[in-house]
Amino acid sequence: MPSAHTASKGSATAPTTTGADKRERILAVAEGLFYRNGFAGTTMDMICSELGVTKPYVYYYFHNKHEIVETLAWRASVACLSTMKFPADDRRPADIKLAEGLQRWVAACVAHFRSSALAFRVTASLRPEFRAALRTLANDFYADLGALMDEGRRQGKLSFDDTTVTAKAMGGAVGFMYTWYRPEGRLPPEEVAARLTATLFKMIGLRLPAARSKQSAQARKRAQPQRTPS
Amino acid sequence: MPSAHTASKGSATAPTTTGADKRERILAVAEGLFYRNGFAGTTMDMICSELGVTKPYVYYYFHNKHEIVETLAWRASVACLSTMKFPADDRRPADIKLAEGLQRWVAACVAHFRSSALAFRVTASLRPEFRAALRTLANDFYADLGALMDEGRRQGKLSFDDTTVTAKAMGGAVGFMYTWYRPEGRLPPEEVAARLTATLFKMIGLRLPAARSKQSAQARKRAQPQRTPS
DNA sequence: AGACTCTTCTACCGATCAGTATAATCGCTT
DNA sequence: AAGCGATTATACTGATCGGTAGAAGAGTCT
Repeated sequence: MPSAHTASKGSATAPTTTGADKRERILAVAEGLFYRNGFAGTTMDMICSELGVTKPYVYYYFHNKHEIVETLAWRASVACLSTMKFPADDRRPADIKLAEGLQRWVAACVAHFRSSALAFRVTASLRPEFRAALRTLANDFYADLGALMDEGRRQGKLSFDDTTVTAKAMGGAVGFMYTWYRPEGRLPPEEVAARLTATLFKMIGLRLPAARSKQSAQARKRAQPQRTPS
Repeated sequence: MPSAHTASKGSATAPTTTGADKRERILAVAEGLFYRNGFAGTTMDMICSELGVTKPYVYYYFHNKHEIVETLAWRASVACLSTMKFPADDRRPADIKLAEGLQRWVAACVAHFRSSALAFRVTASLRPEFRAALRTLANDFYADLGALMDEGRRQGKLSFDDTTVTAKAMGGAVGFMYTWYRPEGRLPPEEVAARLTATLFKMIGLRLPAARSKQSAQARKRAQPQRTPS
């Protein structure tokens, strides 16, 4: 048990109401359990016993079980689904941006593979308002993605048939990673990301010579504390 | 309430132990509810009230809640994951077979979109033995798929990089359909299937002139009663 | 030291829900 | 015209699990 029990203030993280590091530990344990057992399949007692504490401990840091999933799902979803956003003054051609966005997307999903699928897997267990917020996030993402795809195609840089179906197919290719990706698998994470990205490029006829060599390293974001909505 | 309560024998379906049509009605209702609310989010009372019956009715036809999901998941999984099998004496080239297999696969997943994802979504709620059986099914499928892909590539008919990653990406593209496909959506089912199939073709560099015109109609299987394992 | 606050525990409640014991009913055969 | 097997309902149980009341530690400030 590391101390660092400086209460309330003091950490480098956002000024949350209480000790942020303990919250994080709870989240980390819960993430693993939710990933392995699903939301309904994970009891608060499981979380507690894996943490070596009792329920009031957890309930001191979280209002209820839902707040835990929602925090996890929100973080991962934001990380994965904001990768297709570019500054308004970014004047690079669509295919270049798209290539970068896809790389970031895949990298984020690899990094958050345990929670990135939470949004799909436990939909039924989430509060309707929260579901709606996730939907908005996803809709925006697909809107951005589709726009870049269309623009790139208009400029003759890309080739694919149906924008929506192709975009959803890519979403599936990436989103399903949680079913097969294992950090300790035969390929290192960056390599999985690179190969999956290459597959995505192929789906839209994107040809980019130097795309594989340089894996954007700063895409590994350090999960800045995101507030869950409502 | 339609009569046709000819007991035990008499229906055109397989000789199950009891009235097969009532079983089917239960399954149909349960499928919709599981799809909308998930397994844990669906109570037996929900199923009963939507059927307009009481619990002993349902428990007369099914031993327990798990038997219902497992029946649904098994049917859909078998339908979707046996599409890459070909008779041993089928001597056609790999790319032709693969094209046919992919078409069948997508068609099956469209037809069973409500239950096809059950295998992924509710994993934690399934009996371990049943999970193992599903895993075997999936492993076999990916083995067949990968073999055809490799062979096609060896013959210069296909082009892709990593077999496994590409195969999994295709699996995701198809398996994620349940998150976005709606039967009453803008495109008719066959059209969705055709466009998704085209995307899959693209992922492996499969070029097949007449691929889009003829949608294998017999792929709509009438869900012959499959026994669940163990 | 003693009061005050933040943190954690022991021990419990209340609700939900899968599943069942038991009996009523219904259609058919004799 | 009663009896029999198959089916369906009423009314309950037992267990699980999210969540809580209330108090006991433990650090801190004066």
